[in-house]
Amino acid sequence: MRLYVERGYEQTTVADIASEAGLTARTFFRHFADKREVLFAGSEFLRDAVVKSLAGVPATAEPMQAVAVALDATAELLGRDHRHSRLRQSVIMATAELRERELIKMATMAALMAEGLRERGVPARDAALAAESGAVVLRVAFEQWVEGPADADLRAVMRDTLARLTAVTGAGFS
Amino acid sequence: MRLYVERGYEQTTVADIASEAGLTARTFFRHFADKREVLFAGSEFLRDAVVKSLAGVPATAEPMQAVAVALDATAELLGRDHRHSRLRQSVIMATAELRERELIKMATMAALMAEGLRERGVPARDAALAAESGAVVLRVAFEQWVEGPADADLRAVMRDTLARLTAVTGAGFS
DNA sequence: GTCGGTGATGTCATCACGTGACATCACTGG
DNA sequence: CCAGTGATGTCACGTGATGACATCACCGAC
Repeated sequence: MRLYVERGYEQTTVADIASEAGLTARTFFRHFADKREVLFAGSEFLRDAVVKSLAGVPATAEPMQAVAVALDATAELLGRDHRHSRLRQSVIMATAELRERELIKMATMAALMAEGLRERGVPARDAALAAESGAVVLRVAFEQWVEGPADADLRAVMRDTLARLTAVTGAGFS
Repeated sequence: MRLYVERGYEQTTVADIASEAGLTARTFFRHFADKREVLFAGSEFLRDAVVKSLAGVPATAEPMQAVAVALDATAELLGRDHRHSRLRQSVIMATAELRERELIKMATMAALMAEGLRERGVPARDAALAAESGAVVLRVAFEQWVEGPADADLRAVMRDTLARLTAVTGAGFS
């Protein structure tokens, strides 16, 4: 992370990182699948939290309500370290390669949410739409939170954003 | 495309592609930024169409209405060659690397739509939400269309999907 | 018709990413 | 104390990607 911030992601070689840690490049690749992954390790926790929180919602709830609960859970985890989040976000946004990885992680989370919803009896397309919408809210809210003051509450931002999504997608379709 | 289908994306080297075309790898990289890009060349047309169609919508329309128009325009272009779309989609979905690229192309389109909306006076967050929701509809609808019969109309699928999105995101938030 | 520029291509060298195979060494349970 | 296990190193290699320079065909100006 320090190296990525100092010289930029592309200017940092794996050999740099490894030797900074007193290791060899080969060892780096034993711990991280590729050069990008080092910034995304730990996202399994997030995915687990989403899946688990989704499983805890009563099956009678509307799909989007279930997604809202899952979003609350992710906000809980994601909203802990504002400083770190901001730094990480700035590195990721500066590099297309990293944005790609970020997007596919999001998509993976969305796919998991959709699967969770389908298991609860939600039709496939509705499940996909609800889950992807959840991912949209997560992205937009997180971005706003990261740019804002350090003491803001990510969960509150999420809830606001979700409300706005409902308003925006509803407007003109009554 | 043929090589990607025959042996898979990762098993196809740039040298393979180039020599198949009677050229060298160096020349390949003069035409395509990287090995993936060969599958995504031409997406500028799509982006242009979105931007242009968005510009044509009266400024009084609701943001999501404007997005709907843009979706119609993309469906027009995207829905022309079902066979090709299906083949391309199967290659992309089979490889994480290609899915990543696909996602960032989508995200770029969404960012353009959001910018277009902001220029029309839509607040930044609403613009982002509407545009990203549009991208969600596009993805979900396209997937469904690609898997379905060859004579289905992508525009119709899009409109259905958009309606479902409104229903799903609205349910439980009245 | 030739000259000179321009664009597309080839050749060569070079890096960085990523992986397989094998060796080494520290630690740990029996 | 020994055998096994896991983390690391070393080496070799294929592939993706880029810079520098050469070549060649084509085309307009004179």
